[in-house]
Order: sequence, then structure tokens, then C-alpha cells
Amino acid sequence: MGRAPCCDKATVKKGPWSPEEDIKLKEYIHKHGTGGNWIALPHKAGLKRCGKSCRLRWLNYLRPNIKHGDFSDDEDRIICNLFATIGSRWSIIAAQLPGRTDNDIKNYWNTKLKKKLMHGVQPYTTHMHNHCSSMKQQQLLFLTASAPAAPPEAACPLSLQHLSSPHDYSHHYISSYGSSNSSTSLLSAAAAAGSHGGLLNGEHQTMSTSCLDSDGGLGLYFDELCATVTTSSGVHGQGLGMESFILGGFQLQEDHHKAMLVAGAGAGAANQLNQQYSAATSGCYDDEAKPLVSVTGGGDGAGGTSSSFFYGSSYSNDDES
DNA sequence: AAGTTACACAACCGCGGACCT
DNA sequence: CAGGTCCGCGGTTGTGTAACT
Repeated sequence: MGRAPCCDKATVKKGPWSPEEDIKLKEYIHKHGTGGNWIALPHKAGLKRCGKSCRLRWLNYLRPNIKHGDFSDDEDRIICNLFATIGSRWSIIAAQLPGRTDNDIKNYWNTKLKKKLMHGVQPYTTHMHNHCSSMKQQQLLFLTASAPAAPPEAACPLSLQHLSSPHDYSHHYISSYGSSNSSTSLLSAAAAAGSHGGLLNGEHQTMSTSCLDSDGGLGLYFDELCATVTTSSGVHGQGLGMESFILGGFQLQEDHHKAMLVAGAGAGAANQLNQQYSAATSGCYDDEAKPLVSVTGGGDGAGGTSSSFFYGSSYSNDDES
């Protein structure tokens, strides 16, 4: 049994909107509103358009207070952070950027931002493939958390190397990468996440193996698709001898679209990071409006003078036999 | 100047979920 | 509870234009 078409495609006009059509639609909505029924609207407004097309035109172009044009650095940053946090949930990201539409942001991401961020992270791809060669790389996010005194070029919080649909993860991999001395605090943080079961109180506490590769990268593997972790905890880093904290929780939702990264912050930068990133993740809530993530970020544990990296990446091993 | 390519943006399509009957 | 309808979302395609050869 097929789905009934939303409109008669034979009589409906497609393609770019003319100024006359825009005026008709605008005037109708100003006078009558949408009436809660987009399907009936074009007929009432005298438009030979599909209701969905009208809705799209209104929401993305004609609606008041729509912002067009270049995105600011702040907007870039928010998009980067939210993409790292929730993936391609454009409507949620758009909700954090007044005047921007999901379509706008999606286009901006696909055409500009992604390319922009892809530059400069090539080495890490190699790094990842070296010790995870058997896994199919599904999504690789590079997140750069800038410490307060970090130089401007470190301020962009996210670089992205390889993105594809975040579906069908069967492994989630969280690793940390540090520049200069910050790496140790992040490694410690990640180690703490792996070694403290108390951090996770979800249905499945499935953090399994933590591993160190040859050049000191550390990864934590999640062998379960549906880990649900909603708490935020402070965990004192152990095992690597650093004063580090895990701030925030993460969630791998049932639909496993999300792999949230738990960030480690050096003791000296924890508060700043909390402030910096809480805004970036504020749009991420579960069905009961509980925050899914409170903090992501990484900082320089030794004084906040250098930038540091961490990245969360998700892999699928569905090509493994 | 004409043809080709690359890019940016607008619009379309199909699916999932909410809601209604 | 099942089926139908509509809305909203995200992925994809189409179109116009600038840049390049």
C-alpha cells in the first residue's frame, strides 16, 4: 500500500519561485496565517504549488527576520560545536542561530564549512587508520578546544576530516589527541573515563577496552550500540598521574546517531571550559528535556596557554567478519 | 567569445513520527 | 489498535552564475 501523494504532481508548478508567487504567499500568510494546513494553503492562496513547497519557501526565504549572507565566526563555531555534539540535526542547530534556517546551515556546512575544516587534519586520519585499520571509518570529528589564552587560529573548535551518515555504528571510538602538554591531561581524562565504571550509570555500561597506540594515542571502545549515559560526573583522573577531570556525560542514543564525547580538562581550565562549551551543547536534550551533555571540551591542564585537541570519532566494524 | 567546470544556493523528494479518526 | 493524513526533517538534486580554459 503506497503513500498518498501530498499533491497532484501533474498540475503543480515546480522549480524556482517567481516574485509574484512570493508576494501571493507572503500576503496570504500575513492575512490568514498558515492555518495549520500547508496542503490546503496553496489552493486558498491561489498558488499552483505543492503545500510542502510553500512551507519550504516560507520557512527558508520569505519568513520575517531571516538572515542571509555570510556566517560570522561565532556562528561557525556554534555550528561546529553542535555538529560535533549532535551530528546533522540541522533543525536543532538552526534553533541556536536566530535568523538562520536549517537549510541555510546545511548548505553552508556542505559547501563551505566542511571543506574549510577538512584542511589541516590530514595527519590524524593516518593516525586513526594506523591503529584502527580493520574498522570502517564512519565519522571522524576533530574537536579543538581552545584554552583561554589560545591563539586565534586555535579558536575554531572543530575540524572535520571525514563525515558520512552516522548510521549503523557498531563501535564508537573515543580518543584524545593532545598538542604539547595538554595531551597528557586529556589522555588522563580519557583513561579515567575508561577505568571508572562509576561514571556511567546507564543501562549498558559498555566501555570496554582502552588502548594505547604506539605514539601515545589513547582510545576507548564502546562495544555496545545502545549505551545510555546521562549523568555528568567529575572523575579524578587516575593512572597517568595527572590532575584531570571528566566534566560532562555522553550518550549513545538508542538510534545510535550520537556519540557524545566526554572531554577532559586540565584542572586549571575546567571552569572556563565548562562555560565555553555549555552553550555549545545546550541544545542537546533527551525526550524528557534532561540535558544529555553538559560539557565538552579539552584544555591545557598546565596553565591554559596552549591549545589542545580532542576528537570523538565513530567507527563501524560491520565489514569485519 | 565560447565552452566547461566549480560553486553556492534554492528547491525537491522521501521517510519517520505525530496526530486524528 | 490500525490506518490515513499531514508536518517536519535531512539527504539529494537542480539551477544559476562565476571562474577558468
